[in-house]
Amino acid sequence: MQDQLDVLKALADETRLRALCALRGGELCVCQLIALLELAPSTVSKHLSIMRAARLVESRKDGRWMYYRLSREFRTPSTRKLLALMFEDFEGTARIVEDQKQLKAICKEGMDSVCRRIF
Amino acid sequence: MQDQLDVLKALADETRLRALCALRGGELCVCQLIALLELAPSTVSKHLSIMRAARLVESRKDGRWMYYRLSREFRTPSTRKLLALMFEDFEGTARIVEDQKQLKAICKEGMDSVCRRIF
DNA sequence: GTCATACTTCGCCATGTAACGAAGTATTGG
DNA sequence: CCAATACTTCGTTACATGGCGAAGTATGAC
Repeated sequence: MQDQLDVLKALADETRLRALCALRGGELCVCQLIALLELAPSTVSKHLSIMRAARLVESRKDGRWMYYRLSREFRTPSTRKLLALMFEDFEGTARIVEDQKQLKAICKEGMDSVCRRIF
Repeated sequence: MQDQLDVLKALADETRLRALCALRGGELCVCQLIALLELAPSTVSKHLSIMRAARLVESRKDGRWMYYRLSREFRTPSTRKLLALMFEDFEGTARIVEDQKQLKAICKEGMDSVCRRIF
């Protein structure tokens, strides 16, 4: 029960939902998520660790960069369906649409430039 | 977006999940939920008001008794699917099975007796 | 090795949330 | 009417959570 509860708690936060929606398009570097969410690096890192603890996301390190993506394997089989429902629900909300636009610009900018901006 | 977030926040609490699962079997009086959850009346009332605000449950008053049940009409169409998934997930967890057993006893006991016990 | 970069962890503060008991409200019984 | 019942709301307290900046860690560039 605690596992499922951890998933629900991880989902019950706007910032984390925005991050999850952003990851739908594929893996992102932490610096890109920081730029998108416009929060302190430490804050974003904390949110990501909460989602990783709930197995909603997984990370891989590539040199200096840490990439996060949606998990391929969830802790409970229904979690995939749960996320699918949520994405369906949030698709088209003002905030997410705005984020998608922002994210496009951030990806175009290049990670070196993004990092210089935010750190 | 706030509406969906309210739903997720309402779901991200063990006590409220237990109450929701209990309501799957049909409407229940507040005193029965108090007896099941073993919390102060004011605490249970608060939880119910949070779920009602998220439109997960609805209530009807019948004399001195207030009955709560799962909503027939949710705020977003996906909420029904969301709940179905959650129920599927929690079905069979130790806590919920224990609750089902307890609830049976509480229903058998009769509401007058339950109320005398808890107030 | 040394410095810069890209995070993560730690410590703190402000706000939010779950718990309670006491007081308030609505309904029934006498 | 008045008392009892079945909640609900209010006020308080303890703990959880989200935010930040500072310090710590791991990697790459020189």
